[in-house]
Order: sequence, then structure tokens, then C-alpha cells
Amino acid sequence: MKQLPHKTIARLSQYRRSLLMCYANGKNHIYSHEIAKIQHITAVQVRRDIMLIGYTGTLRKGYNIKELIDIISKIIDSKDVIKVCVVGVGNLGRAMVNYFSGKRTKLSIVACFDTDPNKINKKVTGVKCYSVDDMKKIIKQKNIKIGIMTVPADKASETADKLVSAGIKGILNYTPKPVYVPKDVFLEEYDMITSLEKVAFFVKTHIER
Amino acid sequence: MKQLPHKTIARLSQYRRSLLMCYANGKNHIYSHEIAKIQHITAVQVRRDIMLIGYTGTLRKGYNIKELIDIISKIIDSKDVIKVCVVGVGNLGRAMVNYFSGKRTKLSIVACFDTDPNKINKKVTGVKCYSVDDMKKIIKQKNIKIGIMTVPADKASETADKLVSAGIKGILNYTPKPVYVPKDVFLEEYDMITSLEKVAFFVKTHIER
DNA sequence: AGATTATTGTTAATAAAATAACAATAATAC
DNA sequence: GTATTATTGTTATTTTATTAACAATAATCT
Repeated sequence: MKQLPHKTIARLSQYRRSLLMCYANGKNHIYSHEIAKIQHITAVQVRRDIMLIGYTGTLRKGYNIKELIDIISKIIDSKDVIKVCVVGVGNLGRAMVNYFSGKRTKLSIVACFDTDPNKINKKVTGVKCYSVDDMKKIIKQKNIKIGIMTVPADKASETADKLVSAGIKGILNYTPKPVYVPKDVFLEEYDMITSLEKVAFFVKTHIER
Repeated sequence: MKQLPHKTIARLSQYRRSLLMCYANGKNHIYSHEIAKIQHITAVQVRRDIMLIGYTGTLRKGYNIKELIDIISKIIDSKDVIKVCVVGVGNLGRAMVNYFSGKRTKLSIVACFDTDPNKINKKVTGVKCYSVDDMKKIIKQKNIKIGIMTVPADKASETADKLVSAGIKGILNYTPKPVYVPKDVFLEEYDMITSLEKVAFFVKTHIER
């Protein structure tokens, strides 16, 4: 299959989540416009994405939810479990671990790291916390491929460097500080302040105009 | 000024943050390619954004950091403080409150809400926690304009409804469940699972190919 | 059975975003 | 003082993403 657009990948992940909920509720088929409504996008967009992954629905009946879930999973899930670690066990780090525990079979948070002796060797929602000093060792040992950064901003660069040198292949940076990684490491940065400021901007223009 | 692209707004917020750090470090001027490097984008993109907001730098000296910060602030900040609340004082909610306390002068988290009696009437990093039952009252009383949703997924829709009926104008939804709001309410949804799955997808294609 | 409707799949058109190209020119080098 | 270099600002081009248009057809209606 040709390369899928980044945006499509992100939407497929979201479709799957909604589809899983629908399926859990006993629903078997779904129309493009129903998916669209859930995701706040257009039905054409949905059909186009589904076309791109090569699945076809049934005319007048819509898409078979189970089948669609399986197709999407085949595309976005890896064959084997990909292991993930969380660096920085603050509120955000705990939220991540919590949020994930047992949700995805193909993605598994297997370790977290912190500098606080009170946290080291304790468990966070079933995930053991190690010292950041052992990061490289543990990451190699457990073959962890993705690192989620939830450390304070001033530790961002050094954390990224450590992750990279330990052989991590993907980083999700939740600190407000952009980091540098070699180009064979996939980097996704998300910053809550920016999101809030974006909302504020639109609220402001709505209020002030 | 003509309408700025959404993407530009988001980038301006990020530029400002980087600029503030540079300024704090005693730097006075900065080149487009320096900003670009920090943000992992191209210098042209930076110059184009800055062009759009009508600021001009100095040839061969770059942009005056202080001035640029001020111009960006004039654009993205509101005249008066916009008040924000956080609904759901779990790990993520606490992370949000923490993260924000005192960072932005024009955006202020002034309340949070929860259902847990152990949390109600306590303070979270200086922000008082109220019962969700009083949400409407407090939001109106304090003239809160933006709501950050960090509740469990199964409370998402009802929380959004409450926020809307209380007169909120912007919602930042951090639950994994998309919600519906009238179109005069600005909605931004972010979902950590999707982000992680996106990273995983690229890591997978990198590993498996 | 024939007409109508609702829905998919796909191509074409449009819009948005990013990148390239390059003229202008201040600073620096020689 | 002239040439070279580095940098901005802006227009043009390309790429990416979204939306519109519509043919095909299964299901339903009359």
C-alpha cells in the first residue's frame, strides 16, 4: 500500500476507538456519516480515509464495524508488542501510565523512570519505577522502543539525549521545551500551553469582536 | 489584520515561549533560522508567519526578541485576563493546574471541579476545588470563559453539556471521547492515545520494513 | 416492477499549508 | 570603496489536505 498521510493515520486511530465503543454497545454496522459525526469531520473524509486503506463497505448498509476495526488494527498495530516507557513520574507521567494500563494490547508501558528516591522501586499502576540512572540499561534490557517524556522543562534535552543513546526509536515529548533528535528517531511534541492559548485566541476574537 | 491561519496561531504561541527563554538568557536578537531550528521547522516558515503578523526584523541582525514577544502577545493575548477552569482533578487535571500556575498573565486557572468529597473545598496548587454540582454557579459568578476537561471518558458528554450551559466559550477536551458543542463554542480535542499510536505507527514501519 | 432514496467509492476541484525562489540590502571582508 | 555574504520579506510554486460532485447500486417504497 502507498504511504498513508499522517493525518489519516491519526484519524484511523480515532475511528478505531469510536468503533470499539460502538461495537461494545452491540452495534454491527455503521455509516460514514455516523463516524463523521462522532469525529466532527465530514463523511467524505471518512470514506476517503477508508478508501485509502482499501476497505470497502456495503452499499446502503455501511461498514461492518468488526471488519473495519480489524483492518485498521492490521494497519496501525505492529505485529509484536511495542514497549513503551514513561520518563518523569509527576502528575502527567502518572496520568499517562494510568490511562494506558491495559488499554492497548499492542502497546505496553513496561517501565517508568524518575530521580526521586521515594518513587524508585515503587509501582505506578502496576508499572515499576526505576532510577533514571538505570535508564539505558533497562531500556536495552527490556527492548523498549518508545519513550514518553513527562519531565520538567529543564530536564527535557538531557532526557531526550539519554533516550536516544539508549536506542529508543520514537519519542513523545510532553514538556514545553522542544528537543533535538537524530532523524531516524520519530519525534512528536505536544504542548498543553499552546493548545490552551489557541483556544484562548479564538475565544478572545469571539468575545472582543 | 486579515485572518491568521490556525497553524500560524499555534506556532506564534510556540515562538513566544522559545523567545521568552532566549530573552531570559540575555539574548536580544534572533535570526529566523535560529527560531526554526528550535521549533523543527524551516526558516521560511518562520519568516512567513512573522510577515503575516506585520512585524519586520532588521536585515542582517534578525528580529528584536523583546519587540517580537510584544507583537505576538498583542496578537494572541486578550486585553483582559481570560479565566479558565479545570473539570476533573485526577492526575491529568492536577498536572494542568500545576503546569499553569503563574505561567501566563493573561490566562488564569481560577477554579477546578470534582465529584470526590475529599477533594472538594481543598486547594490544588493554590486553586480551589469546587463540587461539580456548583459548576454552573461558580462559572457564571467568576465569569470563567474556558473549560479544560480532564474527567474520565464516561463523564465527557455530560461535562461538556454542563460547561456549555454555564456559558463557557472554549473547551479543551482531554478525554478520549469526542463531545458535541454548539458552533459558537470553540472546541479543541486532544487525545494522548492517538498521539502514542501515531508514534508507534512510524516506529513500526521503521522497524518492520 | 419501476421509481425513489440512501449510501458507497472515486475522480475532480478547491483550499490550506509548506517550500522554493529570488530581489533587496546591511554588514563584513578585502 | 568594491565585492561578497548573510539575511529579510515577499511572490510564485508545489505539495498536502479537504471538499464537492457524481456514477453506481442496494434497499425501500408505491
